[in-house]
Parts: sequence; C-alpha cells; structure tokens
Amino acid sequence: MARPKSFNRETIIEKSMLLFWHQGYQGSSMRDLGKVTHLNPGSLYGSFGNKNQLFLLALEYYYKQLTKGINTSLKSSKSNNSILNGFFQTIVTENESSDVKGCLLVNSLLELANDADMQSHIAAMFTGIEEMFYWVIISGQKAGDFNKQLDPREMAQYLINNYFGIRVQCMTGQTSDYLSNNIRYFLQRLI
Amino acid sequence: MARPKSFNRETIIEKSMLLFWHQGYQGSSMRDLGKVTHLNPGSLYGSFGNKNQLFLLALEYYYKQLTKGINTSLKSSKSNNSILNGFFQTIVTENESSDVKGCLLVNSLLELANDADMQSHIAAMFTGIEEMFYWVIISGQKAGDFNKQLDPREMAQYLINNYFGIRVQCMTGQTSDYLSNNIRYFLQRLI
DNA sequence: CAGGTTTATGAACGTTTGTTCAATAAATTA
DNA sequence: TAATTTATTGAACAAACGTTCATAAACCTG
Repeated sequence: MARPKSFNRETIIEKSMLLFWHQGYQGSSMRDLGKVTHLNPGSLYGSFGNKNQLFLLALEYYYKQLTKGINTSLKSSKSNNSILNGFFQTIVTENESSDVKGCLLVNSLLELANDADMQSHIAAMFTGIEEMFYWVIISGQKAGDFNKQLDPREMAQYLINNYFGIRVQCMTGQTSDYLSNNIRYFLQRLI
Repeated sequence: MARPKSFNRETIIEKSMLLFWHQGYQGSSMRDLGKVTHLNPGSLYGSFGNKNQLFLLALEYYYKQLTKGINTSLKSSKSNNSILNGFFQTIVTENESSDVKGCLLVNSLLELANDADMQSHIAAMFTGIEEMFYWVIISGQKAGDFNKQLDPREMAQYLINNYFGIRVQCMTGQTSDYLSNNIRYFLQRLI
C-alpha cells in the first residue's frame, strides 16, 4: 500500500468534532480544521472527501461518545433513576469544565435546518436517545423506580424534551446549581 | 430633511427577521437581505449600520411578537392553564403552517454561542419569558389552576426548559399531534 | 425654479470561503 | 537499487462574503 498515512483517522475525527462542537459547522472553516488537525487541505480532502462528509463523521463520533455512558450503565446494576441522574449530571459537569457548547447534535439540527440530509441523520440519533430513555424507564417501572401509572413512551418523549431544554440552558451561561435543580425537578415528576 | 426614505423601517426589520429566522445569521447574506427587502447595500448600511445591528433589531422585533400574545392574554380573564395552552398551541400551529424554523432566539443562541454580546441580549429575553411564565403561575395558583404545593419559581424554570424542548422538537419534523401530546404531558405535571 | 440636503444605486474592494491539483516526499514491492 | 504506489504539501482557483463609496436621483426649503 505504498506510503502509509501519517495520522490516526479517529484522532482527526475527534479533533474536528471538538472544533465543530465549539464553533458550529459554518463557523469552522477548512483552514481552521487544518490547524487543529495539523493537516493540509489535500490530506483532509484526500482522506475525508469534503467538509460535509467530515462533519457527518464528527456527528457520528459525538453520538457514540454521548450514548456510551448510558449504555454501559444500562448493563450495570445501578438503579434506574440514578442512571438518568448520572446521565444528566455528566452534562452539567461537562458544561462546567469546558467552554460553553451545549450538544453538538442539537446545535447542528438548528444551524443546518435547511439541509434535509443532515436533518434525517440527526433525527435518527435522537430516536436512538429516546429509545435509550425508554428502556431505562421500562426497566425502572418494573423495579419500582418510576411511577407505573404513567405511559413509558410519553415519559421517554418527556425526557427527550427536557434533555433538549437542558442543552439549550447550558448555552445561556446558567450555573451548575441552576441546571442541577432543573434536572432534579423534571426527573422528580416521573416518580 | 430633504429626500425622504422610500421604505417603512419596521417592514424592513420584519422581512429581515423572517429571513434570519428561516436561514440563520450566517446563512443570511447581505445580498439575500437585499433581495427580500428590495434594498441595495448602500440603503441597508445607511439605515441600519451593518448586518449585526440589523440582526439585533430583528431579534428585538421577534421577541416583541412572541410575547405579545401571552401578555395580552395575561390581562384577559382566561384561566391560567388555558393561557399556557394557547401559548404553546400557537407554536404548534405556526410550526405546521410555515417552513420549519423553530424559535429565532433559541436558534441564534446556539448559532452565535461565541458572541458574548449576542448572548447577553438573548439571555435577557429568556429572562423575560420566564418572568411571563412566573406571573401566569402565580396567578394560576391563586385561582386554583395549578398545584399550590409546587414552588412557582421552579415551575417557571420548568416551563422554560420545556419551551426550549418543544422549539427544538419543532425542528425535527415531528407531527403536530406529537408536539401537542408532549405539551399536554408536561403541562399536566403542574396541576 | 435654484440651491441644498438626504437617499438610492450598484460597481468595486479586500477577505475569506470550499476545493483542486501539480509537484514533492516517503513508503512498498520487485 | 529501481520502479511503483500512495501520501503530503501549499500555491492557486472561482465564488461568495461584508462593506464602502462615488455618482445619480429625489425631495425640501426659500
């Protein structure tokens, strides 16, 4: 295969993802991406096609990272409302430590609202998150962690709605206490 | 004052607002704005300064339109949960009829996350909306429309959170039924 | 109608954008 | 070592960006 590539593909995707997350799609130029990845235009285009394709890889990478935590929690023996609590508290902690940037999926959904292809990709990821919530709730209702009178599908949609809300609130510069309080409040309404 | 302007200032701001709402800040070029307003660059710059200032006027205009409905409802004799219902149902109806575009304030908050000046402008508007919710709740608790055991400030923050959620969901192409169901569900939790 | 003042026009400016490509470098294979 | 294949480099491209400005047009005042 002649000369091998001088970089790790996933590392480049991660660095690109972080820039897109921080600056948005339109706010991240190919020159910016070149700087953070230490790659020249030719290498970026040669290996990733174009800006749009690199962005899709970044979205996919972000989605995997986001859902990794809750998916491993699901297989553990933790109580189901502590799983949800952990998921949302991670968001608060992350928001505290790093520069403000919310959720890459939500940001991108709103920024690229007129790109049908992008929309369907992101919508599918949100369905994945809702499904994750759904199974936590189903298992939580069996274990007695959540109110059994409420419809689990509606509860999952309620959680997605509040997930979006919290992610937007992260962008308004609210304190961690404020966010935690919000989370405690809407989670409490499922018990 | 010599030659008078050939356009109505507010009309231009409204048309610009609609474009920004539809295409985002970065997605709306000065040439696009020129087209929808039927104004040449010189006129736009002469009367509105630059793109950034025109955008701030558009935000302000949008905010006034958004809060107009609920503010007049507040002075009417309608029951307080029907005021909230009306507010959210208007969003669903609007989402149904027009092209998808969510909430200009939320969209802009996420798109321009690194612009501190913009952030503080938008954050102030959100505070305004929360305050609106707060007074509906206070008056609703007195009238027996809402649960008196719950803290009104927390309830208002809960509403803002779900407002953000619904506005994001509007962008995912959900049906009106889905959105209405979501709204019914989170409003129900205040009773 | 003449003089003065403001507005409208649209070509043009310097940047920046996403992207391409010929030239060079570094590996593998024979 | 020579031939071949693939990767890296960075200058260059056309298009689009926000913005400016000299000119022309239109109104008000006297």
